[in-house]
Amino acid sequence: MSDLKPRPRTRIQRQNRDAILEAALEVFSAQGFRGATLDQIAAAASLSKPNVLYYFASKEAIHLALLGGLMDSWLAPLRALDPAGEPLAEILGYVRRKVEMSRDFPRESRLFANEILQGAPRMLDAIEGELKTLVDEKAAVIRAWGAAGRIAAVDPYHLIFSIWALTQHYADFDVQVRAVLGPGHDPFAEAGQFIEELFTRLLAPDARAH
Amino acid sequence: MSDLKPRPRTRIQRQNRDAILEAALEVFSAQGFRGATLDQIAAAASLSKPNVLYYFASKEAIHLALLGGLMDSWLAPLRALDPAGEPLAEILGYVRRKVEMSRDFPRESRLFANEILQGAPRMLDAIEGELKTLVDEKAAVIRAWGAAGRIAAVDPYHLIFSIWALTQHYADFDVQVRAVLGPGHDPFAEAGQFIEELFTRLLAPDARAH
DNA sequence: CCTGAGACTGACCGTATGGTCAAACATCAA
DNA sequence: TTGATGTTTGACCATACGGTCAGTCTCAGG
Repeated sequence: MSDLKPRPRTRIQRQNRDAILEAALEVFSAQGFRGATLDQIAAAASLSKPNVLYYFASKEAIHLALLGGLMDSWLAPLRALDPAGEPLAEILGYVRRKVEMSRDFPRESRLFANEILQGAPRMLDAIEGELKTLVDEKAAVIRAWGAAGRIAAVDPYHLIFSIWALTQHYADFDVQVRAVLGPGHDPFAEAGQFIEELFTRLLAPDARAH
Repeated sequence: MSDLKPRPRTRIQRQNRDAILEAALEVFSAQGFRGATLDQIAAAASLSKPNVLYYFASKEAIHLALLGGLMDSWLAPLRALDPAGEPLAEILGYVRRKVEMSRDFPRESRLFANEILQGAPRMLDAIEGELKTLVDEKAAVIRAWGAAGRIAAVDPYHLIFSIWALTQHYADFDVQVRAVLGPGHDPFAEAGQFIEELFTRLLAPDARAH
């Protein structure tokens, strides 16, 4: 039952697979799937093109390997939202984790964005399955918090969407943000503060829903 | 001095140019620049490939024609924000216009998103010029409103970014939003309500900045 | 009905790109 | 040293794609 997914065995295999995935992340996230070429990936990984294809069956296989690893780490911050915790602190904690992910893994965010933009041809299953399930679960928790008056009663789905939108925007539209702000700014630090304040005011339990 | 930009003269030229741009918008927004092919565009426009190239010098020229027309219509909603108006109403009006744009022109939004994701290679000038200028101008207006206590004093740049992020998210990540919500929803209608409420609570002048 | 500018097309070209393969090379246990 | 296994590569292939061109067709104005 072990070794179902045959892991790379030798040291060289592990090294080269990692180098290829790292290079592919760089290239795919910047150029999109069709925009990226095997030559670019090979060059970025300091390998020859045939050698890249020795480790991965095809360009598509590399892309799938990246996307496969992505969904889990993407869901982790939401998964960590604790139904037993203090509502506002839990949601703000989620926000902070998402801001940190955008800051620390912008390439992954852009890879994801590229995929969804093209209609998620290789991720729809994961989105309709894993992701929807988790969101449904956490949305129920947030709704209960609202019903209990512990936070303002807002639509939990759109609350989650808005957290995604705001945090990922700073990774995906990085060039635009920096171009508009000009030099001398730390977009992610400012964004973190702004977004936390935004949700604090939105969710303050004394705010009455109409 | 007239006719600097030679407009299409004949009826056929106007028709076919429009058909090509419409088809190209469809294809570019769904596939990105490199993902799109002239054959796809030609097929979508019901023209032969050489005929498409009879109207536009190259694939790039079609793309540029689309992007060129885009920036103006993209800035219009912000441009309409009136410094002499009632602050909260002005900002909520801007929000509503952006939501409507996402709802009515999702392909344009995705075309824009694709471009920025790839580092805005063909739009950086417009972003650092036109767009930054306009944002600087309106940010000053909003900052003045905050300083005067007519709305909460929040960072105007990140306020604008957050409006962009929230509204465009529903166009750009449409498939994800619909997949998570499931059937029986009108994402844009719900988003409009949610986002307006969010900014209303954020900007309520009685909310004290710390 | 002519005619010429405008509109259109099939056939073609050069290059880029994903992928293959046979052979060479490296590594290491026996 | 040797053989076996794992690794690497240059040369090559088929296709897709952006773009060209010579020539044909269309149609509005005279």
